[in-house]
Amino acid sequence: MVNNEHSSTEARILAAAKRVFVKNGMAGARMQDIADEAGINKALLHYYFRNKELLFEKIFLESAADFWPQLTAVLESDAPLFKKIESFSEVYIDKFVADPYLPLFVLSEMNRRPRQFFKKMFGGNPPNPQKLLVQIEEQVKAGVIRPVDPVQLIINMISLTVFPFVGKPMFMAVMNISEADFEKQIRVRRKEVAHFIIESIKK
Amino acid sequence: MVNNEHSSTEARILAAAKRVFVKNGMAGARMQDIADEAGINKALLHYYFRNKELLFEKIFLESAADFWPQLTAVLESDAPLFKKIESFSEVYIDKFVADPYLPLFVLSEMNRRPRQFFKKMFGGNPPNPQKLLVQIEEQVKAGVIRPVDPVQLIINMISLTVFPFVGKPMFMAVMNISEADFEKQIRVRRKEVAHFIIESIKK
DNA sequence: GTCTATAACTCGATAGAC
DNA sequence: GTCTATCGAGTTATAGAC
Repeated sequence: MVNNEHSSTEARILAAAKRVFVKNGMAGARMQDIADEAGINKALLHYYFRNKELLFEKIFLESAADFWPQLTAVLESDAPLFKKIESFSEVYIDKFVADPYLPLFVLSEMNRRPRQFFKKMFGGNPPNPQKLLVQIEEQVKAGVIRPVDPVQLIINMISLTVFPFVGKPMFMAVMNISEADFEKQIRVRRKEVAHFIIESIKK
Repeated sequence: MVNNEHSSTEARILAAAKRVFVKNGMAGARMQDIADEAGINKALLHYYFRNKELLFEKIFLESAADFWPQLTAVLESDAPLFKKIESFSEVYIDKFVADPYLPLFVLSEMNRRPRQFFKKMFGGNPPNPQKLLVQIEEQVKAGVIRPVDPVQLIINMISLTVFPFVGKPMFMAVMNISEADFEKQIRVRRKEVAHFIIESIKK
């Protein structure tokens, strides 16, 4: 029911703005496009959201808001390391399957204005991987996994889950695979990423 | 000598344009910014490069041009698989250490207009991983590495090498590391990425 | 709340002097 | 080759009727 002509005007604007911003970025998006996409006129956009900047922020924060609590839950959980690596990649991949354009959108804004990004997104309180870092060190000491730099391992975990979404056109072109095949590959990755990591670090 | 006030005007424009485009993307960059960055005025920009689009293309193609031959050389070489994985990650990381903002720039443009991107960048002739794909399959059959999907393995190789550059602000904020520490991590990765991959797939 | 019309502004591009 | 000045298209934002 959300996001069709029966939704409230405000909800339709937000849905339309999300599509347009996420496709074109802040600078590339035009208010006219958003209005057309929502089936209304520009004036009404300004009636609901004073200006483009405020609308952008709203979309931006909303798109990611539901993700951070999930990620934090994984990072803070008491699950054993291998299980945690599985949950980690599944949470990421599930989010981006639902919002495939979000990663590039976030990366672009984060790189353009890192300060403002982190302030607006987290208010100085980003997800904290401390517990996971310690857990990795412990498992190295306990001899369960080979000696690895915990920071490098976390960078690897994030890279393997996020990058395929931003590199999609490259993978499709270079490996000559269709959209459907790519989505199949992503579904496989949901489980296989953790397997790939664990195979690398287990003793 | 390149890129200071003693360089030729044309060279200074190109260097300035690169910085501005790469930071803000095509849509976000303004000719005024480029002129300021180059220490000249807008009119002169148009004197050297007829318009923004042509200037953008010039930067775009030039930035990546030296990379593809190197990558192709690795992909087509007769080196054994493990050696090839090492060369692969080293070629990527060396390029992006030299041009740290290039990955996000390329990913943004590639996602916004995939067709035009590949046409302009390669003229329909992108780097071909076929030989590497076959090589991976052979090593699986030969029992040198565990059974892996060759496509997934290549996605992993690229993800692990490229993503840290686009995720840099996130890693710095979340792991609470400085710019200098991040660069140290990247230098470590140059060797460790291949090690991480090989540990995962070797029997 | 929603619309039409238009003001105000940004930015790429050009004219023309030096 | 380089500059100042300005035009004109495209966009954000507002005024005001309904």
